[in-house]
Amino acid sequence: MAITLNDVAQRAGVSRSAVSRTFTDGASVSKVMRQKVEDAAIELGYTPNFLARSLTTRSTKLIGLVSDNFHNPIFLEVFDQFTRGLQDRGLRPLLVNLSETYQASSSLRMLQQYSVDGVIVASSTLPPEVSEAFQRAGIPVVNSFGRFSLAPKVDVVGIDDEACGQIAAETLLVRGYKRLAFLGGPQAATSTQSRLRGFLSELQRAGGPTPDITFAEAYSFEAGRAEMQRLLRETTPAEAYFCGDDVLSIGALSAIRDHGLRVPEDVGLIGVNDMQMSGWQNINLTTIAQPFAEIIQTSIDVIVDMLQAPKQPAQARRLPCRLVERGTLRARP
Amino acid sequence: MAITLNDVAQRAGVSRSAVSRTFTDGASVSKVMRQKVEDAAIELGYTPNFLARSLTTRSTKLIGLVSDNFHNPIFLEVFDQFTRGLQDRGLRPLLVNLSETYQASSSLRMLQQYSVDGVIVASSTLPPEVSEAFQRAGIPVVNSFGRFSLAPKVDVVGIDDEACGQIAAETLLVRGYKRLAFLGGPQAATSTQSRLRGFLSELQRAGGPTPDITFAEAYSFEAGRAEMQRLLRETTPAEAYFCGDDVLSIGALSAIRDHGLRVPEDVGLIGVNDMQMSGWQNINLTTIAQPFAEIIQTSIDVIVDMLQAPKQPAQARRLPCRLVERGTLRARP
DNA sequence: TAAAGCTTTGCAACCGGTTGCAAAAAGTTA
DNA sequence: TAACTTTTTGCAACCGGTTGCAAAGCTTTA
Repeated sequence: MAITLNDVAQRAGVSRSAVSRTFTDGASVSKVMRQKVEDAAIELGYTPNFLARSLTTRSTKLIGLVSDNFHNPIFLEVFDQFTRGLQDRGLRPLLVNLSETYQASSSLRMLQQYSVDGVIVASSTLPPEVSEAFQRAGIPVVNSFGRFSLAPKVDVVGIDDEACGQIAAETLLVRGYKRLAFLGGPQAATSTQSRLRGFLSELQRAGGPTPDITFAEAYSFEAGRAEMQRLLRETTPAEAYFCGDDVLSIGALSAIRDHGLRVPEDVGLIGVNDMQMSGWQNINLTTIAQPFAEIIQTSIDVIVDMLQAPKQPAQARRLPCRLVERGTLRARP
Repeated sequence: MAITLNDVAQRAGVSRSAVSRTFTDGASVSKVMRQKVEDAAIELGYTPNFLARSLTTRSTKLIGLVSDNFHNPIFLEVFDQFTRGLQDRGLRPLLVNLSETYQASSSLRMLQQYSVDGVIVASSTLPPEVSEAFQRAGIPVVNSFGRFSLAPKVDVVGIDDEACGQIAAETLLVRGYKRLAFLGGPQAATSTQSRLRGFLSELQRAGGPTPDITFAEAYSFEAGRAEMQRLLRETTPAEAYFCGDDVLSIGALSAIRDHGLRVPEDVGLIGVNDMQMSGWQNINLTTIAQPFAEIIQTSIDVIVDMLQAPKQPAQARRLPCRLVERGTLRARP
């Protein structure tokens, strides 16, 4: 069915090697040879088979893109940028959706079978062991949106979650908020833990108040809404909440408004992420932006570097967050 | 570096074929042979190379998942379900993000080079030529969310956009709305055209009013908001709008509220899609649900069937939509 | 126990490419 | 024009598997 290198060689009346060489950059082919081969190839509509080639070159240009965050709207933007970035560099994303029914261990075996050149684990919730398993199998791996560590086993690119908590604390203090609260994502999530740590340490440093602390079940609208409903029912609301992430904030926001309170007049709210939706005028969420584009670009750069020169010591990169002021916190006095 | 079938054969003291056969279902291997090989394989940590195998079996289990809808939040749900569904059947999604910089034609060549077993074009906006190009190249292809046609060249799975327009018309009429308007997606989008056709024909059939007709620039929040702002500035608002899709509706909704009008008291609104976000309590959009799960499941079934028995005549499948009543239309009188 | 039938195994060719090596061709220099 | 370089080319082995075929091994039957 498909046209192979043999067909082209025969048509052009040359050896198989000659055909192979015209389609390999840097190989030695004379002008007239190349012309003959290219003519035959065009006539037959030949395209080299990448997978057959990969057998000898040991490079498939396949990158496993592994994630379990298919429910947080921000990840559509993440996948968009990852796929474009990889495509721009001639790499192909093999998408893996981890879930209860599809475990990390099967994904490792699968990606090994497909000889991927590298793996990007894009998740803020998967434990570091997932990335480490790929590394132990000898596959270059980078963990995007992972937890910072001083001595990481695998390369990590993410934000400085503690700094993020500090920014939240500063921002709330500077606006004169007194009764503060932390409404985190899942208590087990390392991102939540680090943000809380930064939040508390900055409050303490600045002589601020001790906040109330609670956690939502997930980084999701429903979880944020449910937890805020519980808080409004069982406690007197704080003046301002630092929420785990944007989608959770939006859930909390809906609960606050349903409860008859105004934002930002009665209650203030600040999230983390700055997804597109947070800028929509009917949401208009004040938030701390993650530099998604830079995180993704850096992750791709890191993996590309590893393909060329493996075995650098692993490194954790922390990229800075920044405050995005919108309408869910009152202005500074 | 990696363990190959040769290594295992040597270790187990058997032929290469024997090893190959123990890892091919349906091949003839004796119990003791299988045991020997499996022991050696485990000792060495061997996994067969799928790509090498694909050379002779002519099946890579790779499916190109081609889309250009990386901005509509609904597509995160779509990708989630597609990747899970494919994984469940042992297929691997090779994700392709079409954009200005990455054209359909290069994606065709690329997917050919990777010998994908099939392609799913998941897009409501790409022209049918994109899918047809894959078909001409001899690659099994199905177009999900594509336009219905009585004599389609490629298999299509989608909703009945005309019926969708009819449902919208019925729904609005039954609630006693008199001054109606259609606020579509891009005028060139076939989905918008068909929905409009169904909307108009049902209004006419039922002796309803003739609606105002305008189009937003895209299926997006910004476009929906901008167009609705223009309408509110330049026209007297209709009593109810049938909007191109949910994200566009949400944009329109924000413009209406900013303009000081109440929904549904002053203005009614009905969308299409029923994405998760539309059910959030702070949005609570009345909409016409697309059966995403069924469309995706059917698309996968179709492609799987084609892998086994190619060359059935192409067929367009229309799956039914259904009304989801929430808070942006007034109750029936 | 020999003949017949079935199962298991290894050989060797093949899938569609790449590449080291040596021979052939072309280009330089004297 | 001969001797020497350099470039181009084809041969053959290889990448990591699969598979048709025939020989070998094992059962069954007479």
